[in-house]
Amino acid sequence: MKIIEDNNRVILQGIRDFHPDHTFDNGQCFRWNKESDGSYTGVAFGKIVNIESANGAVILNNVTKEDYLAVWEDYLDLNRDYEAIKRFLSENDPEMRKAIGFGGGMRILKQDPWEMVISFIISQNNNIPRIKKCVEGLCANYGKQIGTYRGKVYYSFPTPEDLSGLTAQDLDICKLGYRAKYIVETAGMVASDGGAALMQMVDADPGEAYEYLMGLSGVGPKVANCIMLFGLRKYASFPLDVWIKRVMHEVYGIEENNTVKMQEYAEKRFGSLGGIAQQYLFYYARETSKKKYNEATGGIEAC
DNA sequence: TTCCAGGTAGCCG
DNA sequence: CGGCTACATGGA
Repeated sequence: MKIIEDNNRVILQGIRDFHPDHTFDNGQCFRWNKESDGSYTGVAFGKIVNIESANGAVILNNVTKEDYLAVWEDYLDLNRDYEAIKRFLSENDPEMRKAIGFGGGMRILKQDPWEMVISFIISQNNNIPRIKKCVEGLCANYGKQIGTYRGKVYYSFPTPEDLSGLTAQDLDICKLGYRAKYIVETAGMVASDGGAALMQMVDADPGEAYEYLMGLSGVGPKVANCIMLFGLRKYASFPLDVWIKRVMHEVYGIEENNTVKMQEYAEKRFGSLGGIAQQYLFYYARETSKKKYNEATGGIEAC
């Protein structure tokens, strides 16, 4: 891969196993939005970035080479060998092969642990478009304005301290529903030591991280696994949401709602790559469901 | 109107 | 422990 710097943008030539659609529209992040030209604009580390795919290259707009090397290369997980991962996961597994054929440009983003805690508390019993609205509401009301891009104002994600002093009523404007109480309580717990305990979980072993997360208000097994996978770099984590439960039942023949057997199967079959396998399956299940829906209703998105 | 969405807390046996 | 249900909100 060749890295070219050009006027506040970075061009990655010959990059493999990366596509913005597969990475930013697969339910792992809630602050990356598709522009009318097909590129994605998002906020991370308090910075606004736009990423597009063009002629086999990937272009990061509003980024210096210095920032790319210091921040974005790692955030986008571009140093991991996804080709080898895909080969391993596809062996003797036709469904996984299809899923990877469909969304093989997915990378697991290395996101901020705190942002993942709050985002996935919001995700419970909720759908992705509305989760994004809730998260954006939190940022617009309690984050800091960090700049504008293409005429739009962007905000940072509020810190634990920003949210810990609030009441659930203060959050009414964000339309979080019954989750507002969990967020205020969890913000208080995390802010009590300045977020130190949560940040330590990046280096803790998965069992310890899981126990810590399960102690936070509004965090159960599914949310804890998402935080571990997307925020704490625990790649064996295998979040079981309604979509993946469906796949585990219909494709791998495991009894409906037998989460213990589903976790055991994932551990045995996917091992340390469980989270990545899960994400290929999640994207495939959700996108093919969308497509079926569009075909049935004559929706234009099926094109 | 009812069902569904990247589920969890609280309660009951 | 395991099973059941209320929970805010908005789109289909």
